[in-house]
Amino acid sequence: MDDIREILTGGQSFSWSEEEDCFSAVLNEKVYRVQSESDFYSDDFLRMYYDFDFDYDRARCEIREKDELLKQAVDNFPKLRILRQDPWITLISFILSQNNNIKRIKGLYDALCRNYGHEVEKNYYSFPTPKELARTSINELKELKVGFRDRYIMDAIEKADILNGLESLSYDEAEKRLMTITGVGKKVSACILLFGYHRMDAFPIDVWIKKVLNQYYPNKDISYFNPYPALCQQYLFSMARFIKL
DNA sequence: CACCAGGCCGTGC
DNA sequence: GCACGGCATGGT
Repeated sequence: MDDIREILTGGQSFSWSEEEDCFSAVLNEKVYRVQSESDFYSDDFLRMYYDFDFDYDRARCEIREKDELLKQAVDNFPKLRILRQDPWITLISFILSQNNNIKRIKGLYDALCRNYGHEVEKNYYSFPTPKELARTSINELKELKVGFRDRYIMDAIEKADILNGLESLSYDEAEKRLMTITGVGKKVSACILLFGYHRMDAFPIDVWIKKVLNQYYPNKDISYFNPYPALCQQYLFSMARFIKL
C-alpha cells in the first residue's frame, strides 16, 4: 500500500480513503478497493483511471536525467502518475482546495458526498452530480464549513455545463472558459485540466511549487520541464512536501 | 498570539 | 497590467 499512497491521497485526488488494509473510493457508481498497483489492472474502469496507456517508464527515464532534484523525486516516488479523474469532481475538489490543506479538503469532499451524494454501498457515498449538488444552498454549505468557498461552489453548480467540450479546445481557450467560474483562477483551472482532462501540458503553480521554483530553478523558464511539464510538476510537488520545503 | 494550507476576489493604482 | 489585504476554517 505504501507505493500507491502518494498517488491516491497525496493531493491530486480526494476520492480515496485509507482503511486498515486498503484504499477505497466510490467512483463510477461502485466502491473500489485497492491494495497495490496490480489491482488497477484487473478492471476496465480502473485501468483507464490509472492511466494505463501512458508510457511512464519512458517519462521517468527522461525526467531523471534533468537534474539532481528531479532524480531524487523520481527515486522517492517511483509509482507517481496522473490519474484520469472526472472533470466535475476535480472542479469542485480544487475549488475546495484553495487556501486549504489536503486533510481538510478531504474532509469537505467527504461531507459533500454524505450530504448530497447517494449511498452506493452501506456507508459509502458517491460524489454528488451537478444535479444532486444543486439541492444545496449557501446556508447549508456554511454549515458544512466550506468557508468563503460557498459562493464559488454555488457558481460552479450553475455553470457546470462549461465542462462539456473543453477537450477539443486549446489550453488557453479551455482555461479562459474555466476562469469564468467565480473562484476558479489560473491554478485551479490548471488542476482541472490536468487531473480532469489529462492535459499533460498543464503546470499548476501552488505555494509548494512556488517555493521549489524560487529555490531550485530561480532563473529557469517552465519550458525547462519539457516534454513532461505536468509530470515534473507533480514530482516536484511531492518532493517539496516530502522535504518540507 | 502568530502563521500556514494544491488561491482567488475586489480594490486601487 | 500588478500589488496587496481580506477571506472561513482548523492545525501547529
